[in-house]
Amino acid sequence: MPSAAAALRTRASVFAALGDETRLGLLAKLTNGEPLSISRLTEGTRLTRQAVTKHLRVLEDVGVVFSVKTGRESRFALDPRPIVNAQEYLEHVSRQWDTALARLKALVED
Amino acid sequence: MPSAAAALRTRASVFAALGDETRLGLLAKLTNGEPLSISRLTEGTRLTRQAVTKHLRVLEDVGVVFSVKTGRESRFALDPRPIVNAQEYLEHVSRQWDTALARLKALVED
DNA sequence: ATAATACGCAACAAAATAGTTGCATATCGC
DNA sequence: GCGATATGCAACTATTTTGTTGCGTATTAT
Repeated sequence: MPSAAAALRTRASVFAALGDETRLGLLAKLTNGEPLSISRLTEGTRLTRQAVTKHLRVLEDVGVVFSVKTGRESRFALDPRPIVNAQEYLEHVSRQWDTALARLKALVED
Repeated sequence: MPSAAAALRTRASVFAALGDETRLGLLAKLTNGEPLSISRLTEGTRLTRQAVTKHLRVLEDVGVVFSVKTGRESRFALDPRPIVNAQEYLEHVSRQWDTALARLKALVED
């Protein structure tokens, strides 16, 4: 069981990894399930292959993506688990806020 | 209707704003619905009030938080709408991935 | 075998971030 | 009015992030 502080740090790093236009674009390309090579993922961006590689490493470091080497190319695929985790967290926050607000409103109307 | 590129940029900046331990901590303090002053929000952190102010401004810039000045203090409250938006996006991504994977699996078993 | 493709590593530069400190201003309580 | 409290603004530093370029290595195709 990770400490609450470690969990917070992990969650923050996942959000940080998602907090970039280029990386969101890469994720979008991977949501169709098919693992793609770096060269393939570089197409359509205005970036160098190296830049894309760095972005992929950021995503990989937080577990949103993983790579499998096949021959001369390494293909990246999406792992939705951290994303689901982040999604549930946001859901939790907004729900928390909802009930808290209802409670405050009830307090005012009292 | 914002262009797809602008929407992507906006979404990325929301995630980026959430991608910081301190800011997630600030949000947590605000989920109880009660607007809190900067000094109040600084308590419990090891940061300067100025540092916290900067973090709040980051959150404010993406609309996750807004401030209301009352007397000498400015109180910050949470606006869950961008959070819900981000949450729905993540949900969309994982669902997209789910169906794509099922389709690929069916393709392989064919 | 050779050329083309796909990639990794390292060094570098520019820009953005995070944080502090110092100082000024406004407001509350007595 | 006066001290204490709450905040804003600006300058400055240090770190991290983003991106490029150059070079080397492995693998595929002809």
